[in-house]
Amino acid sequence: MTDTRWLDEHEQRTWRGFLGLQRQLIGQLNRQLQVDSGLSLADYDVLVQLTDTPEGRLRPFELQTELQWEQSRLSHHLTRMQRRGLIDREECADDGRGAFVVLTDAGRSAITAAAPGHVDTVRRLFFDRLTPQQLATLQQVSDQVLGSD
Amino acid sequence: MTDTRWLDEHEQRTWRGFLGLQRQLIGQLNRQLQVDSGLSLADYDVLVQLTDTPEGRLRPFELQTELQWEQSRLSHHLTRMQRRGLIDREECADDGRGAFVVLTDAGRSAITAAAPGHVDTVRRLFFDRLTPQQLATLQQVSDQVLGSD
DNA sequence: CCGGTGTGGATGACACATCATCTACACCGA
DNA sequence: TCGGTGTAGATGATGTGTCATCCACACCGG
Repeated sequence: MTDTRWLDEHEQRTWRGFLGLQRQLIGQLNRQLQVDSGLSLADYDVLVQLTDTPEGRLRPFELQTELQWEQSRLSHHLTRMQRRGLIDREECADDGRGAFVVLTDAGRSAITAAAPGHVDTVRRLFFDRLTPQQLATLQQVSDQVLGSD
Repeated sequence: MTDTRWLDEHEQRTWRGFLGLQRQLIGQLNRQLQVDSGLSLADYDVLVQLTDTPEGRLRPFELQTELQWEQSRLSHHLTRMQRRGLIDREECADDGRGAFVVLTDAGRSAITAAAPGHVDTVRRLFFDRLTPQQLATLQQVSDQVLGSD
C-alpha cells in the first residue's frame, strides 16, 4: 500500500451523489410503502417472489438466491413476516432439513393492494426522471460493477 | 389512480440492477471498513466532517445538514460513537439548548488509519470499473433524481 | 415581563441487517 | 453401515435507522 490516490473534488461529488441518490430513493420508497400499505421494501420483495410462483410457495434457499439476501437476514425477516400473518412456514416432506414458505391470503391481498402504488412511485421517482440513454448507461454500470465481483 | 403502468422486463432488470448495485457496494464498503478499521460507513462519514473543520468540532445541526441525516439518527449515532470514544460532546456556551461534537484523539487516529483503505476500496469497486462517460452520466442521474425532489 | 411558537437535541420503542453459532438432516466414500 | 463433510435453516447478540415524543431553551409579539 503505497500512496493513496485520494478522490478529487469531482470524484467526491460523484460519489456523494451516488450515495445520496440511493439513500433518498430507498428511503422514499420505504416510506411510501409503509404509509400506504404497511409493508417495507423488503416485505414487498419477498411477496413478489412468492406471487411469481404458481403455488405461492418457495423453499427459503430459493428465495435466498432470487433475492440475493444473506441467509440469516432472510430467516429473521420471514419470522417477522410470519408473525404478522403475511406468510406461513410448512414442513418439507422431501427434505427433512428444509421448509416451505407459503403466501397467506393476507399476504396475497397485501401485495395486490400495495403493488400499483409502489410501481407508480418507482416510475415517478426514477424512470420518469431519466432518459432512455441514461437508463441504458445505468444498466451497463450495474452489470460492470456487479459482474466482475 | 387509473390503470397501473407496470414495469416491463427491461425496466425490471434496470431497477433490480440498481438496487442490487447499491446494496452490494454499500455492503462491501461497510465490511471492508469494519474488518480493517472497526468503523462503519456512517462512522466514517461523521469523522470526515469533523476532520474537515479546523477545530474538529461541530454543532450537531451542522453535521446534520452536511450529512443529510435525520436528526434522530444523528443523535443516536453520536451516542454510540461517544460510547466507543470516537467523539465527545461538550456544552455550548452561546446557545443553552445546543451542544458541540468534538473529535477525540482516538477518533482522529481512527479516521486517519481508515481513510487510505477506504478510498482504495471505493476506487477499486466503483471508479476503476467505470468510464468517464459513465461517471458523468451518473452525476447527471443523481442531480436529476435528487434535484427535483 | 410573559406567554406562544420555533428550534436544538435526546430518548424509548421497534423494525431491520449482520455476524457467529448451532441443530438437524443429507450425502458420500471407506 | 458408519463417520465425515456439506447443506437447510433457526437463533441470539449487537449495531443501525426511523418514528413519535419529549424537554429545554431561544425568540418574538403583546
